[in-house]
Amino acid sequence: MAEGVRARQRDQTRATLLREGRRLFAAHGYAAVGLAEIVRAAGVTKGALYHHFSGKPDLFRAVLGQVQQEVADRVAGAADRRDDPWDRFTAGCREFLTAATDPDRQRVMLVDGPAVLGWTEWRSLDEAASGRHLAEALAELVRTGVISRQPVAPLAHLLSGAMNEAALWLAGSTGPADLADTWAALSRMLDALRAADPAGRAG
Amino acid sequence: MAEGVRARQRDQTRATLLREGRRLFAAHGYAAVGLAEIVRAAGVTKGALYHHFSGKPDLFRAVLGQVQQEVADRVAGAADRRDDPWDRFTAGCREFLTAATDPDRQRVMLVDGPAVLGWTEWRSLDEAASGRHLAEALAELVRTGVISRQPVAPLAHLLSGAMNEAALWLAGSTGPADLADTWAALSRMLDALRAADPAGRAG
DNA sequence: CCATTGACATACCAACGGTATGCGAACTAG
DNA sequence: CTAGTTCGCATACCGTTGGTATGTCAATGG
Repeated sequence: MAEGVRARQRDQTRATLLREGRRLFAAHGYAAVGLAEIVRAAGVTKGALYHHFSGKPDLFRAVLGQVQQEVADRVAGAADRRDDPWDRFTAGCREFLTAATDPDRQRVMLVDGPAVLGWTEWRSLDEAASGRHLAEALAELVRTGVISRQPVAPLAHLLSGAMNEAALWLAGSTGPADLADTWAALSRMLDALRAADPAGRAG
Repeated sequence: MAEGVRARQRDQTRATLLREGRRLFAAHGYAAVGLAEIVRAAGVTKGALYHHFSGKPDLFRAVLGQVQQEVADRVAGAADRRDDPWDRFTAGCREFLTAATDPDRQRVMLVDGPAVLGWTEWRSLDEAASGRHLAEALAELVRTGVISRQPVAPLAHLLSGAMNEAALWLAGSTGPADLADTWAALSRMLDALRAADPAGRAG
């Protein structure tokens, strides 16, 4: 990519728009940020913005995709550093908890995301990013008999929601032990998944 | 309340505004509904709306409070129908799951709520309504030694988030067994709370 | 019966997201 | 090298929106 003067300038303008849009959305929320403010921060005009994106929601969609990708990469990275399926699962959960607590991602990913794009599209995007790793990890745990045979979709949603809300709370909490306590509670929940498997440990 | 002609008219106007606002917010989402549409549906003008509420967010806040109160009442009602602390807890969770799945409450309470008012205020309002019952139920379970001694706040957030996300998913899901599967998975999670208590069963 | 207040209606405004058009520099065909 | 085309924006403009300032008239209370 970026062959020629024009293409390079184009990529840079788009990147600047994304960067400033993300910064402002994360800091003040989607509704409180006007397009005028974004293009002013980026040093361009609304013409440039509407040349790269179809509108304000589309810019937000691009920002959200970027944020989700970062989180997904960190989760996948943490998981791939382990071999045992159970370790991969728990390490991914733990990494998600810390990655989603980042205030630069929090608001865009967990608060404005569902409201701006609608819950359905937000869920679909989340599923395509980090949510996919969670479902796959659970599926493998079921397949290898580590946890009992059961539908993974409800489980994935329950765990995803739990971690999302926990991350939201942790970001604004003041207690220094809150992260440790939350992880302890979540860890007990996860452990219960395999502990409560009296029967079939065979694939 | 409602003594005198003027006071009665006032209450009725406010109630109509709340009813139509809630209907439209629930159906199309906060951002997609204009004040003009609301006051037209209510048969009044913007002057009336701004006489009763300080603005669009304030009207939404009133609608959210109403929705949260309904859910909290159903949760408390289901819990009060039992005696055993554990039964009260699980019955409340189950009732919340179905009450929050109602499409008339869903969007206002779980999607637009945090985005419009900010997560902090939303959490505070939720805590004052149904969230309080959850925290109290958990506290009692800890106090009576049914579940192990641990900080209840992280646990409450994890469970609250799990149920919120599950309700969101259930509202748009098509599978007839999804509700049963979700409750089964959540039920296992809850059971694990008391099962994973090897030591202190004394207060 | 009159002054006051409360519950609105009316008229208006700035700001917003979005669109239509203009324009010059970068590419491309000959 | 050059003419023509396209691309990447800038400029100017528009309808709608949330919000405000002011007017109005009936209910209230003394």
